[in-house]
Amino acid sequence: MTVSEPTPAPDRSAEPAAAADLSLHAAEERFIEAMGLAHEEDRLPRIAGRLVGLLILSPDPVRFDHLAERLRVSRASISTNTRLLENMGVIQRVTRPGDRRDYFQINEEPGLLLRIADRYRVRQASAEQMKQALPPNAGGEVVFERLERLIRFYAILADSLQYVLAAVADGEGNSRPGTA
Amino acid sequence: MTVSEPTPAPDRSAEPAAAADLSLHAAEERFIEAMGLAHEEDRLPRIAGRLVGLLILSPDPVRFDHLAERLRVSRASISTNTRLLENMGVIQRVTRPGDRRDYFQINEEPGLLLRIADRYRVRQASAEQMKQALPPNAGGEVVFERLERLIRFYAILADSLQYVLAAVADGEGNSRPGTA
DNA sequence: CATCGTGTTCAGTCTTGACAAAACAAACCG
DNA sequence: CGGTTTGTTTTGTCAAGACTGAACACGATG
Repeated sequence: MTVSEPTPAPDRSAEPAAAADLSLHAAEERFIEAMGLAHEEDRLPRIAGRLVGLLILSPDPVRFDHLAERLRVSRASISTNTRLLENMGVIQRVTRPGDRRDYFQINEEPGLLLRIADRYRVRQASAEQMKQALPPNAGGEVVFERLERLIRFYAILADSLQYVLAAVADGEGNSRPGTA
Repeated sequence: MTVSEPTPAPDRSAEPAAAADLSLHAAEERFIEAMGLAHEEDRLPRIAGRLVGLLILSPDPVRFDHLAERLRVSRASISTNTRLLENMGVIQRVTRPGDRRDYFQINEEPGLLLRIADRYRVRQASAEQMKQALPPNAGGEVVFERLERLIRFYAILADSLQYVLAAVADGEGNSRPGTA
């Protein structure tokens, strides 16, 4: 979904200053790469992760071609991966009146989380289905109990994720869910 | 780590019965395949996932070569993947006195979870590092707050996972972490 | 010692997916 | 209209990794 932005605010995401900018830039590179790696672990293309990292660090929406330059990556890859992230709800495409270029900004996180929670619910369902099909006596109690534990595991995990979502949204510093 | 089993208990994991075994077998296949897919999403080889599925459904330890037959997969793959899962602490290798064959059983879950929690802690650290490097004024408050939210997010997520671990271990049916 | 049973390692094949370059499409501008 | 600018799609290349068959290691056994 594309967001329209009335204020044409000048793009100040270029270079903030030039003081001890050396270590800052280094830190940014590290962070961006780390996000690339992290997202790769989650089965997303590395470039998608780097995009997320870069956009987290950008206070204002970033122009399409800036993304390609900054990450030193082809425009084709930017196109593909921005669309991917956009569909996942991780970033937003921003347009401005009288400007036919596309800008992007992070979509303050969620979306992704709900998707993960869904994955766990699917697994939960699969285990439940198996439990149903189990003959009452055969196979032994062990398997039955195992499946019940597995189901509970997935259920709690999915619930926890939704809890996390809420907690982060609230901005609560409290990070011990059990002791509310 | 290999577990020794004093009781040479006959391997009754072969065929439990033969009644409405048709749909049971179908259900088992479905479940095993689902576990294969699920583990593939978590960046483990599909066969590893199928192994986990099969072992969850097996009340008794299963012989190495039975695994290969049942999953219709090469012994090489069984060897590789059992070792993988063994190292991860997901399954256990079982041996029996006077029997030089290897048997396997699931290791009632955990281990894997802690590993996931660790991943999130690494990401948390990475975001924290970035926050430190941020110049006090430049870039804008936005980025600073974003990073703080991200850090909190990963922290809570990791904590939640540990909570889940505890909850499943307890066997509590309660799946609403926030309302303890 | 030759052989068998059992599991591991190696080498090769095949699939998958990320990425880029180039062709393409569409809106705009002169 | 032709030529730009901006983003997308297509096509091809490359690398990673899953899986297999075959060779291997090694203990047990006649």
